[in-house]
Amino acid sequence: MQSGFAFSKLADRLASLLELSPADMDVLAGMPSTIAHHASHDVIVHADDRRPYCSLLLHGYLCWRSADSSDSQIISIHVPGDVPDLQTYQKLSSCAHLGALGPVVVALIPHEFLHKAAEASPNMSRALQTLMLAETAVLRNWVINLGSRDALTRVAHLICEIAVRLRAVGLAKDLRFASPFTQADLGSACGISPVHANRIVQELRRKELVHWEARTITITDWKALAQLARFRHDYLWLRKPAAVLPQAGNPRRTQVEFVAGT
Amino acid sequence: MQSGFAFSKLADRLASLLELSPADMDVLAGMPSTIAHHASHDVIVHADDRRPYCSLLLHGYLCWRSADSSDSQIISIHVPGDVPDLQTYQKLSSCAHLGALGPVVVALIPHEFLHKAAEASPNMSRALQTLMLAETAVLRNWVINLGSRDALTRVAHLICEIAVRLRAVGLAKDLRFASPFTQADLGSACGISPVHANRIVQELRRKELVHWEARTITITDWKALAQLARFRHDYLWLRKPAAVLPQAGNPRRTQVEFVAGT
DNA sequence: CGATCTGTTGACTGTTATCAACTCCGGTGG
DNA sequence: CCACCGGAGTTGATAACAGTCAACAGATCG
Repeated sequence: MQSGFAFSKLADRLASLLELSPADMDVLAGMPSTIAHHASHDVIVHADDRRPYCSLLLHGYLCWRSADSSDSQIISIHVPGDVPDLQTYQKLSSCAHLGALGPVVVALIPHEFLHKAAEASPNMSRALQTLMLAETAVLRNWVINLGSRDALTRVAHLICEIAVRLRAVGLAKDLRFASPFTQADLGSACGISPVHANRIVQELRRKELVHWEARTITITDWKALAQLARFRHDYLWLRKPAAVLPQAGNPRRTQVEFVAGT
Repeated sequence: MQSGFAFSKLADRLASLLELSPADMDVLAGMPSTIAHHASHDVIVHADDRRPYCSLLLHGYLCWRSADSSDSQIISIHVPGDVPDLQTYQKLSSCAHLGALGPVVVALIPHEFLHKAAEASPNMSRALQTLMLAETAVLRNWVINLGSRDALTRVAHLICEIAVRLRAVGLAKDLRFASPFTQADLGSACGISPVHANRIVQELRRKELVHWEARTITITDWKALAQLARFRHDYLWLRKPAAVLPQAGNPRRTQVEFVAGT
């Protein structure tokens, strides 16, 4: 894991949202970072931690979980290129903790660097703010997902979302990606019980939309899965949605077809 | 409605999150704004609108609703002092529309003013960012609410949240506040059907926790309601939670009691 | 090689959605 | 003044959905 790797992961993610100037790239190239490895289910950031750096995810998945004793609802899932605790560079975090879903590699970026970069360049400030807003946009969609869809649609939608977010940073190009999280984790993210999550996964397999074996998910019928999930990639604010999903077909037509068939 | 009214509503809201310097107040006092009135269920901002100003809510309630044809899930509810479309000053909005819940009064603030204020003062920039992060924090809590609680708890939690957010800007001091939204709206916000929403409201009445009559909600037993909802005010990031809810009792003790009783 | 975690299955229970009908209320027009 | 209308709230019956419990199989890991 070279030191330039962290820089390029963040640059790729920012570039998926907006255009970066060569000057911005130069600033990012000077980013100091410390690489840290964590095992599955490790807690990276506790609810009341006040650390002087943010965590740029380089490999694996991270998630925020509510810290309530009774449940452990997953609030958000993050893919490489995300900075799940970016908000801590302005404000301390909420009453949740950041945990690993499977083994992860993160790069720790000092808050000081982010502050300086934002102050030095309005464009850099805007880029960081856009990154935060993009995560908020995902969060809004989770509210829609949990509030208005049934279990099958929720799970299908989550799988679509992860696939597209991975593709936005150059991963999962063949709609196949590692899924180190358990079916219980899937249930926590979708607000359903572990047993029901299992049955939903089986249903997706039976419909031949998704293969989920050996800690790997393969989307075998993207068009049908996206249609079932009512998935629209525009909420992710990606600059090149067409390039991200070449085989998705015409989204408008798909949408209309689905509504008509309901 | 005087022109200084808009300024003071925003100042109150920002002051509920962080300390404002006299210099910041001076900047805010120079805020240009246009007052606009809207009737219930009016759409203030459409999904694809690109307006050169943000909407500061002065009176009433606004909500973001998903624009999907089938459902109209409410994604977030806003109270006076909020700027629901603050993100548009950096980035365009998601595929949802901003609508009125009951009659509302908003102040339109030009993006240009916000940009200039943020560039002129790092403290002002930080204040606006904190305002956005506070709304994100509310959103995270909605995910928890929808994902891990049953209908009764969800509704109770929403009522608690609205009450505390109103109190943070000096409203609902006696835990009584206008509720121009219908029970169907309540259902959309909590992810339940209108019929079920009605039954939940009746249950809250029967338990003598809440009065909901004549478009007005009165919380008659705050302690019991907050306990039922597992409500913790800390996620709202308010500076003075103790002053906001004097009669809430010791939250830690309440929490433990509830968990033990489950 | 046993211990533990994950996935899987069946039976049963509980919550919530749906449908339909009805009341109540405020407004509107004859 | 009254008849009418539409929206909101209310109620009961029924069905769909998801949770819980319990048991077991398979994988993984020390």
